[in-house]
This record gives sequence, C-alpha cells and structure tokens, in this order.
Amino acid sequence: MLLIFQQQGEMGMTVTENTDAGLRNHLLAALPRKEFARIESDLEPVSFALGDVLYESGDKLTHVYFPTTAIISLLYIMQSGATAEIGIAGNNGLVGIALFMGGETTSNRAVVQSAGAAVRMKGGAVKTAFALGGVFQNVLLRYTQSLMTQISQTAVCNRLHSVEQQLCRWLLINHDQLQTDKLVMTHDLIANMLGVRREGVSIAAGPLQGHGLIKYVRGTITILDRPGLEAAVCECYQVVVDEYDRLLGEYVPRNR
Amino acid sequence: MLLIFQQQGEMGMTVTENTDAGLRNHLLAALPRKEFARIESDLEPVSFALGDVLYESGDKLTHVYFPTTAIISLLYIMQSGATAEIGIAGNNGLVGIALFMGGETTSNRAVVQSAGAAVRMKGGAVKTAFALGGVFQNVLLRYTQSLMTQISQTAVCNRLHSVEQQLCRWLLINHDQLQTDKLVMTHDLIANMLGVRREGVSIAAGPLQGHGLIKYVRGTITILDRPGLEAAVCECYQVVVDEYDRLLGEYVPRNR
DNA sequence: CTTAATATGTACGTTTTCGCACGTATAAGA
DNA sequence: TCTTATACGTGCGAAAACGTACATATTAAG
Repeated sequence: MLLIFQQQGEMGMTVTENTDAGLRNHLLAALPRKEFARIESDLEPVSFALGDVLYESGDKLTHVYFPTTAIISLLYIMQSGATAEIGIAGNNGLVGIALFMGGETTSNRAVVQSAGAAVRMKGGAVKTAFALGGVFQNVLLRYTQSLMTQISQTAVCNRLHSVEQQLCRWLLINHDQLQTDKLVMTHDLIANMLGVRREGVSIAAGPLQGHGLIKYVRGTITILDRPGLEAAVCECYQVVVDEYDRLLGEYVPRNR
Repeated sequence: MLLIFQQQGEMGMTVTENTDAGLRNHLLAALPRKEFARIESDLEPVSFALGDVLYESGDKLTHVYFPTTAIISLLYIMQSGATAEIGIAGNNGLVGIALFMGGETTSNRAVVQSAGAAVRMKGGAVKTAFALGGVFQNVLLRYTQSLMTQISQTAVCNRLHSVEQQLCRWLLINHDQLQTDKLVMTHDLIANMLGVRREGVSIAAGPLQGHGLIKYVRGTITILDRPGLEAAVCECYQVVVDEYDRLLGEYVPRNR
C-alpha cells in the first residue's frame, strides 16, 4: 500500500487546443446556450495521465476541473499513509468544489484514476460565474449535494458492507464514467481506494471472476456481466445513482 | 437495534416565543447586524425532545433549523433497518442544507440526539436570503463544506479505525456542542449512531471508564477527562475541528 | 532470450467485530 | 413493596478482515 501516486505533480498534464470538449462534460452541457457562451472562453482543455495529482490535501485550488473522459478520485490520506476514497468524479461531475463553496482548499487529494481529458476553468472565473446565480450556480450546488450523498453512502457502506459488495460498487461507479468495459486498474490500486488490503481485493475479485461477472489479467479488469454486478452490489450503489438523477436528471443524460 | 426514533414525527416539538435565541446559534450570530436584521422576523424558536424527527429521508424540507441547545444527528437508515450516523449539527451548525443547495430533500433522517432548542426559518425565506449572496450565503456554503469534511472523515474513520476510537470521537463531537459534561445517551443509541452492536459500545466504553476518562450509569455518560479523551481519539476528530475553524473561524467562536 | 519488475494467488495465525444468549443492575409504575 | 421494563455486563463461537510471508504468473527491459 502506501503513498500511491504521491507527488507526481501535474507532470503528465498537457494543455491542448481549445475546442468544444467542454460539452462532453455533462454539467457543462447542461448549461443554457447563453450561460455556456459566457464561460466558454474560460474553458481550457487539459489531459491527464493515470496518477496525475490535480491537487494535494491543503493546496489552494487554482481551477475547477470538468472531466470529459478522465476519472478523478478524491482520496483521503491518513497520517499513517493509509488511504481511502471518499468520492469519484467523471464526465458527470466536477472537481474543485472548495473554490465556489468558499473554502479554497479541501483536506483530500484529487488524483487521476483513469487517464483522459477534462476542461478546466480558473478559480476567479468560476467565482464570477457562480455569483451570477442562474443555472450555473444551480448545477454546481446540486452537484455538490449529489457528491455529499456519494460521500455519505461511502461512509455507510464502509461501516456496514463487505469488501466484495464494495468492490462491486466501485466497479459499477467507474464503469458508469467510462466509454469502455475495460478498467485499467490493479488490485493494489483498488485496495488503496477501498481502504483495504491488496489481498482483500484479490479475494473479493476471485468469486466475481468465477461467476463470470468480470475478468481480469494483470492490471486490466473487464466488465463482462453488468446486470450480474448490479445484482451483487449493495443498495448503496443505486441510492447514489438515483439521487444524482433526482438532483441533476433534469439537466443531464444518464450514462448507462 | 433497529428503527430507533422511528416515526415519532414532531410530536415533542413546541413553538415558543420569538426571542433573540437565534443569536445563540453561532452561524446566525456570525451575520453582520444588517443581514441579521433582514432575516430576524423569519426566525422562529422551537424546542425539541430527544428522538424528535425533523425530517425523514425523502421528505420535502420545509425549514432550515439552526440549533441553539439541541443536537441533531443525521442518520442513514438501510433497507435492513441498520443505521449509521453521517453527521451532527449543534449550535455551530444547521440542518436542512438541501433547501438552499437545490435538492429540497436528502436521503437521511434528521433526529434529535440531545433535547433542546433551535430556531427555524422557512424554506422560502432561506432561499430568498441565500440568493442575495452576502455573508449569509457565504456562511451557509462554508458550513456545507465543513459538513462535507465531517462526512468524509466519518467515511474514513469507519473504514480504518476501531470502535473505541470512534466512540471517543463521537463523545468529543457531542461534548463540543453541549454546555454540560453529561450526555443523556444509552449505549444502545450510541450503537445506532456508530453503526455497531450495543455490546460493541459497552466493550469500548468499559476501558474508557476504567481509565477514568468517562463515567456512565444507566443512560447518562459523564465526560471526566476531556484531555484524556483527546489523547485516545484518532486524528479524525481534530481534522474536522480544524477544518471547521479554518472555514468558519473568522466568524464563529470555538466552543471549547 | 534472459532478467527484473510487477501483478496476482495462497496460506496461516491474529485481531476485531459480529450474532446470540443470558445474567445482573437500576429505575419506574402499580 | 413488588413487578416490570430498561440498561448494561459477559461469555461464547463464527465470520470478516488483517499482517505477514512466500509462490507463481505475466509483462517490460536489457
């Protein structure tokens, strides 16, 4: 275990051409044409490699990130070095809530869990747009509430459910954010996310593979039977999905 | 275990005379005189008995509550009936975030953990005041962020720490919100909050009493040695306190 | 092709927590 | 005062997860 992805900084990050990439993030796509036009010039496409760190715990945030193909994990790191994931943001979310909530900082690390692209927006621009109210503010606040549900459910699930159930939940959440059935992810990294031992993940994953729900080889997990996973997962998964839909479904299409 | 406090509705709630009680909630007290004056007539003192339910999971919220002497617990209830606390709000917080975040509802139950008073404000009035921006909006959003930290830390603590450590944390958090060293609370209720067995709480509490940190008899726990508890608790407690201070310390005095 | 690094499998004793059962102690009501 | 309800103590065996150690399999590098 220990100190995964540490201090890799933004080395792998690349700033790419400005395009309409923003529209591939569902929250941005939800904005009315007028509001989107207002912020469009503030959007800057970037791309991330696995393990890139968007910010460290305590860092003053500079940007809000709207993932398009990347998946970002919000990780808490204990003094001991043990880690646990508290939330995930993909193309239906954003990273950097503290910027518009007023705190400027959070006590977690945002790390790239699946390489890909995002668009980012400078903190000042976010605050300006947020202060105007409108759909932008509404969407940001509703997303924040949905993230709270996600974190709450993580807390509950950590308390009450088995590692195998949590692994199912984690796989489904990630699958939701991806355009593919293949997750590039080792058992060891998953263990860091779930806050359990690497062996614990292997032991939980074994039966799932045995029942034909997933298949994995050396760092790649393939989702074979999504309905099967949905049948094996605890209620926590659906609660979060439903709450997201309730809060943002008016604006945002479902991924799956 | 199971279904504690269920469906007691607001039976024990009493609407009392309108006073300056609002100022005993730290978030309200933090408002500039002008902003407080603007909302003062919307504040309605209420008092709660142990076990009163402010709202059920899924209920459309009608008010935001600012506790003054009451302590409100945010509980998640599984389909199985198992419960787990995800957050606590006392006189340095508020209950009903979903009203200004846009969701109108949350997937948890708000239940009175310690009898006492609060002031409440109708949803419409909250939204109106929130939309004006100013310190009111700022404080509400910052509090929301601090609550996210609290929930996150609950998630992490549930994953990584022992029942005894979590009990210490729970005792300290509650002590912070109280004007007394006596907590009216049975092991069974604490077990519901922590999401563990009643026996688990007794087994964890035994050594704490043995070392003279607390004393308990039939439904009342007395904090004897707060520094001792602070020495026994995991880092999670302080992280939440510090983050609250960072976010709101500019406005709000420390309880202890 | 060989070697090194990484990923996963497996085993074993330990610790924590659970579920259940029952005993004891305190408080409240008849 | 006696009964009853409630709160807490205790003792099991079972299950889950842990820490540790080491084996095996796959990929990457030289």
